[in-house]
Amino acid sequence: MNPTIKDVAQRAGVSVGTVSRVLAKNKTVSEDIRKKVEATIEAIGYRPNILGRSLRLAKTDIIGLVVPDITNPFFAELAKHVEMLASTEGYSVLLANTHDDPEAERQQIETLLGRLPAGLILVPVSNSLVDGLVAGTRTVTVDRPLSGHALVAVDNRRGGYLAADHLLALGHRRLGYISGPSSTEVSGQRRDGFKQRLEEFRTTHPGEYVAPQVVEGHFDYRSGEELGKQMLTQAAATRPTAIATASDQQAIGLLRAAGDMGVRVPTDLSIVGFDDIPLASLVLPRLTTIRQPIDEIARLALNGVLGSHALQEEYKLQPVLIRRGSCAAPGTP
Amino acid sequence: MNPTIKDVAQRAGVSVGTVSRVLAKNKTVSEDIRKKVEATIEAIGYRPNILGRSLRLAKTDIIGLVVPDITNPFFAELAKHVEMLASTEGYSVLLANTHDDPEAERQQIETLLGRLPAGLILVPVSNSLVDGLVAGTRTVTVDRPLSGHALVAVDNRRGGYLAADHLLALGHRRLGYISGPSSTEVSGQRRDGFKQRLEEFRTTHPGEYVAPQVVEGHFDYRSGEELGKQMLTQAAATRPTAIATASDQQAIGLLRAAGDMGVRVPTDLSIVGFDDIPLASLVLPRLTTIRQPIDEIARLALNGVLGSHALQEEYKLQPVLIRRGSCAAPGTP
DNA sequence: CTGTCAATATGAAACGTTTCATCACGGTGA
DNA sequence: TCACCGTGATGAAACGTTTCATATTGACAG
Repeated sequence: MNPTIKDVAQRAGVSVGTVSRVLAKNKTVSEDIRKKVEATIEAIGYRPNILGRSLRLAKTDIIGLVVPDITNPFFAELAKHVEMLASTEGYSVLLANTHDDPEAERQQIETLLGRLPAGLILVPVSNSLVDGLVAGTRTVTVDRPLSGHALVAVDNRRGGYLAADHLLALGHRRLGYISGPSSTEVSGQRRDGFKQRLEEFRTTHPGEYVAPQVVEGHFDYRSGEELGKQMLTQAAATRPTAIATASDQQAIGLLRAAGDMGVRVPTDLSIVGFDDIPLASLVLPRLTTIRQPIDEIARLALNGVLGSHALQEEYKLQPVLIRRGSCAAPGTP
Repeated sequence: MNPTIKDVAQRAGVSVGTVSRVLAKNKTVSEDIRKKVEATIEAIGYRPNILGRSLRLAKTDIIGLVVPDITNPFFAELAKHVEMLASTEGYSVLLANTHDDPEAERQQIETLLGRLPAGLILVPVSNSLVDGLVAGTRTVTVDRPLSGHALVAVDNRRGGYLAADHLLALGHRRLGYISGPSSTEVSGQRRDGFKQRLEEFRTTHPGEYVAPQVVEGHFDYRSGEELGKQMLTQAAATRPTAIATASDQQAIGLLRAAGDMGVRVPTDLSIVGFDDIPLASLVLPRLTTIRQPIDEIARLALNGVLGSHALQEEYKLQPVLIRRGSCAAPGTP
């Protein structure tokens, strides 16, 4: 098979320990021996066996990435960034989907932990702690909190707040909100931020305040379409002139529903999404949305997992409003 | 740390070899000893250390998945299916992106091979064989061929053929085609299939034949939008009444360009995509497209990699035309 | 009683590393 | 000259498995 460290040692006329120290770079080894060993390594094309190393060190250079569904553009983007960063550091990424199923999640995490990863980046779907998750491996959760673990996430409340603020500033008063499932904290936070801005508006402009219409669904395209359709079938006089959503996917579904029903965007309806997935700037009209800095999220999560310093409890990032074509003052032609 | 096989052996009063044979299930071990060992395993919560096993067997239960870009919905879908199937078989999936960069690809494959995966599923971007790729690990390529390796892919030529056929049947005569990069074989095949159908039409309807306008770009949204814009700026009398693309992403970009330019779909322009990504049925209008059976592709690729039987040279799957709203007879209101 | 055979269990080697306690070897100060 | 030190190199142990060549039985035929 492949040449081993023993082959190198033998051929270079040194001991295996010495070769190992050459590979470790940082140790005391004389210049000429180092040269000779390196030459030999080059000559026979030796590549250290990761398994041997991992067994000895009881630790691999693999990072577990557990997401609900890699098909979701947000998680795909996350995975891409995590993988890119990890690979420049010499780590590989093990991918697992949970499909929003707590049992599947438990199962996936369990087998992942069995592989002794260097760290775990987790987008949790449930609060079911896995045995030994707390102990052992460095774990960072992303997007959704899991009690007792470091969290990297955008300030969701602020995101919802920004969306409402933008729509109010444009002159909209009858607002709608399509929320994510209430089982997730993110949904609640985004929605609460949205409502909070409205409450503030209520106190500053008591006469103009209209209670928002809030509905709840999943984060996916379909939910946005169905709930949107349902919301838009109201009489034009009572239906919202602007709707904010908890995800870009919902927003795009909503866009679709509006199109199907002859509701023009942004003339008859303004829409603001959440996430700023790549597609957001490619739909028609381009989607005004609340951007999550995914690259930053990935960077922080990876640093948290690989870094030597203790984990902070929470890394909260600031979302930013991206103005595109799906919002306008009500009635703008 | 965790209990080892030695702990089990000691506590159950047998040798480690015996415990190992109990774990392997299939060997000769007396009933009562088996029971006792299993009870002990249960009692102390023993979990075999994968690293030890892997080292001994010189083989892991990891499957490498190398794709150009996990952000591409087609590959995300592929990854999802591969991961789902793999995890039911007890395998994990290591994800790597190449970003269409041959050097990155070489690098990624190299480090992946260093991990001694049970198999490799590869969507190659170049023909640069990696040393030892041929030997050693079972490898299946998907979507794009790599000389000397098994390929699982849709019949791309037939896909292009179907697109042209559909458009001709609807009555379109001035056709456009947005191709993928000519550096990939898939692009060529799809385009050739498209052209082939037109050639056939030329022989059967010599008077009606019009040479198609073919342009070339990347597979992404942007390319579709830019090339589409360029194609649609022609006078209405000469511009295509229907355009087929080499990917749904291009088609969606094209949809966007058409919208920006006031070209109505499908009234003024019919569009047929390729792949049938989830989004295809969510854009407005819904995209008529050539579906690739990704679940089948994933299944075959995984079987090829894990199966014991010898690899076939090629597994060619049939694409199917999915009729949705983006195509109509020319001039349909 | 002895030799053979089948059925099971055992012990040790091997997989490829890293690390740690030693050891060899000059050089230095007394 | 000798004891001591520091610098580098060595050898072996250890990580947790699997597997293979033996060893231990008991049964049974001769």
